[in-house]
Amino acid sequence: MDNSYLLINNINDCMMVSRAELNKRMANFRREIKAHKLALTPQKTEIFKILASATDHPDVKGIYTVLKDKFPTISLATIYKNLKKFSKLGLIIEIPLPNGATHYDARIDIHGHIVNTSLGRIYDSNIPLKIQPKQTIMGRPIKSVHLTYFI
Amino acid sequence: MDNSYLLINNINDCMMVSRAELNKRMANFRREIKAHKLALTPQKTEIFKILASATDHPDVKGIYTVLKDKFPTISLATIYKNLKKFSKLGLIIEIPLPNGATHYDARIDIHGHIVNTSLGRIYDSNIPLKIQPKQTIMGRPIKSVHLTYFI
DNA sequence: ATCAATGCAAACGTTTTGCATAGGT
DNA sequence: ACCTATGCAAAACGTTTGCATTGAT
Repeated sequence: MDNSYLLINNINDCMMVSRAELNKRMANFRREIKAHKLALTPQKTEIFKILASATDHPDVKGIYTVLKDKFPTISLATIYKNLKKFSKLGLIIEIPLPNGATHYDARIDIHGHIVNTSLGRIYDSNIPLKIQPKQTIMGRPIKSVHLTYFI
Repeated sequence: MDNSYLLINNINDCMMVSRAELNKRMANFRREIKAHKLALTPQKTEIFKILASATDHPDVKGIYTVLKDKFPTISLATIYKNLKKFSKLGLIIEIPLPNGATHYDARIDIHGHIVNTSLGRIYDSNIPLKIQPKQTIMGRPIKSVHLTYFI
């Protein structure tokens, strides 16, 4: 019985995050942080903003490099700790790769990733996905769906 | 335009690998190893056989624990080196996880994985997937497709 | 005989942790 | 004032590498 289809279309190479989308992400971020009574520090905000405005799915080193300008003393530990929190709050998605560091994505609607292993680049794939008929598996809600194409 | 569907069906909890399927995997394994002029050592064979007969997607430590009986001096390095080779030959799939070690799967047809993060368990999902209309992305062939549900 | 594989130890890169200080609410 | 966050250093963890020896072909 073959009633499932996965159509690959609309690969997004160099998309940009629109001003409207960025604002939406930042507002959502602030709301969630406050809802969980966490401190809205400049570091937290800037770490999230980098991800929220990025389409290249940076890893911790990439974020660190950008942040050193604004926060010369920022540490990797701070970035790791915050990303873990964001992930638990569902604000970002972790993309673990077979070779090397985990990458991160602030786009949280269900979408695919295209991993070019030789270049070490990750692209978004605008595949509209429907999860049907279940929203739960084995009685548990689906936290996130990761679809990755290795090319 | 919403022309893509992902139907979630047939979750496989405690499937077993049939004798026939295991034989097929082992034959394919030996053929590929010989085709690439690699040495068919007992360690190589047993490492692959563990994966080929498993449905629980073990990590390196899991494989190591099982192998210590048969090869008391086997090292993690040997397992890592062989798994990397198997992966490059397309004999197995690497499943990197957000927290902790990479897991491995000798089932290489396109299928989904269900990761129960709180239990640390990985199940196969028998979702029949068709990749249409493309078999390439950005001019490159698709090496592998990973579909993971985090629950 | 040749070339690859093993096993050990050391090195490496990524991520986490402990703790004192600083800072947000 | 309280409680969380930061930043530093150290530790932990997973994985890779170098190398001498062993083993498969």
